Amino acid sequence: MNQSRWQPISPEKPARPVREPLTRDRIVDAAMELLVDQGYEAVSMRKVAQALNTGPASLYAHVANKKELDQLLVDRAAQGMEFPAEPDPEHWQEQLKDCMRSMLKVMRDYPGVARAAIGQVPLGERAMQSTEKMLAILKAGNVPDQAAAWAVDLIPLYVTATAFEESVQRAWEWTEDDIARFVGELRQFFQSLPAEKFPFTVALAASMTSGANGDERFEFGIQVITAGLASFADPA
Amino acid sequence: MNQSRWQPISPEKPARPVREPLTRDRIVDAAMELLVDQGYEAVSMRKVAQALNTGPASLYAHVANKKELDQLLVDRAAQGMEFPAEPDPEHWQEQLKDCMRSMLKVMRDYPGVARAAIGQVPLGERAMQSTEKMLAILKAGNVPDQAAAWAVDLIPLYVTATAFEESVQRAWEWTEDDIARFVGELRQFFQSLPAEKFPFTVALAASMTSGANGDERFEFGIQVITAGLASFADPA
DNA sequence: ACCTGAACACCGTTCAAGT
DNA sequence: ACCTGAACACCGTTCAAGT
Repeated sequence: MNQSRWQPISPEKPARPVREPLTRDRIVDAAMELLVDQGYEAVSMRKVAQALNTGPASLYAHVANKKELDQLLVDRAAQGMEFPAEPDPEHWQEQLKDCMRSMLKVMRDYPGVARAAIGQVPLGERAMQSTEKMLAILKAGNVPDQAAAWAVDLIPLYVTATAFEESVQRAWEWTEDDIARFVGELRQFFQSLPAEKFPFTVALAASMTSGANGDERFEFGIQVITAGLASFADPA
Repeated sequence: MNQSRWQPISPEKPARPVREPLTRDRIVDAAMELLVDQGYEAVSMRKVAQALNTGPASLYAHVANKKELDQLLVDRAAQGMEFPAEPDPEHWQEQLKDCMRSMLKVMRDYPGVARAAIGQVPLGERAMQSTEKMLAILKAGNVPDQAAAWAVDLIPLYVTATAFEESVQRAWEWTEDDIARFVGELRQFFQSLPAEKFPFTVALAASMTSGANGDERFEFGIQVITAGLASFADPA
């Protein structure tokens, strides 16, 4: 002890800030909670700061800006992604579809994360693992290099756009009934168009408004993409 | 004349507001000019009002809200869309691709309009004509009703997402050199990954970063979609 | 009916000042 | 080094008041 004299344990500053210090992780935690509870619009620097009992300026010591926070949210969500087992040349198309389903599931688990992810190259560790896995599956299916490389760009684009579209509806806070009513009105609108100018739209009105919950449409989309990629595959 | 006495031509109010009255069209004109000149971020109710020499509140007599203004911008842009000639069963795949190219061209002509269009069902007159045309082409190609109906949902989703991604880069105001440098760094990043964990990513680094200008990637995407849809076609 | 100024409740980001 | 209050330059929307 370099100080022999007894002294009180600094009673002058008893109310030392007990708050645990800010960290990137705590900021992302708080942002993620806001995202899940209140949607993407609620994730502002100010609201995140408020949730952490501080001011918005304090965040900038740990996060460069809002855009970086968005990327961190996407990375965090990507942690939840699951991959199929070893690439199997016999079932590569189904495996690829499983990857896409897994991507959509993650985005649905964190509603609104698609809004942060769209137009963003996914470069986090987990996202890169997903890319690697899909490349492996595509090569197991004899898809040529260039097609496989572009496919792993096309696939997240499609899945993210799908999730984004869903999140827009969610942001409107529509109930099942609201959606059903909207779909009904949309069908009526299509059917009410002049049949001379819009014969196919009128005839296919029912088909165009079916699968509104999104699952069937998504399954159709991933089937189209998978079949399209299969057309690029070299003969085995 | 119901007033016989001569009188000055109301000299009390000589500075009668010469400004032509606000209309929806003038508002959309001004918004479109902002969009083209300065990108989507510049299209705010306040900036549009300022361009029209008035206050933001004045717009609300003609436009319900920002979301409606966004829709009007999309409708306006859609006017520029061109369609192929009569659906030809022999060339339906190429015709469908032409539709997609035309959609992307329109969105590129109005950079940023994709940001207003994403997650929006296109219901304007011109957009409906585009849908009708694509349905006609798909049916000429013997694509079943349900597949054709979902296809005309999938196609705008893909094209809009592509244009959106491009507009994000544009918003960053990158030059050709910036893009080239970014692509180079990205390739180096892929190549520098541990080959044990990311063998395919390392091997395909060059392919993954090629086609950065977007045209080749887009051509690949519309080929995948078209071929995928063709796999649904009934035998003729 | 149309337009307006002013206000309300928000944004992201910066910066000098504190500890 | 980290945190803070206050400010700056923005948003969309509403509303009472004007013409």
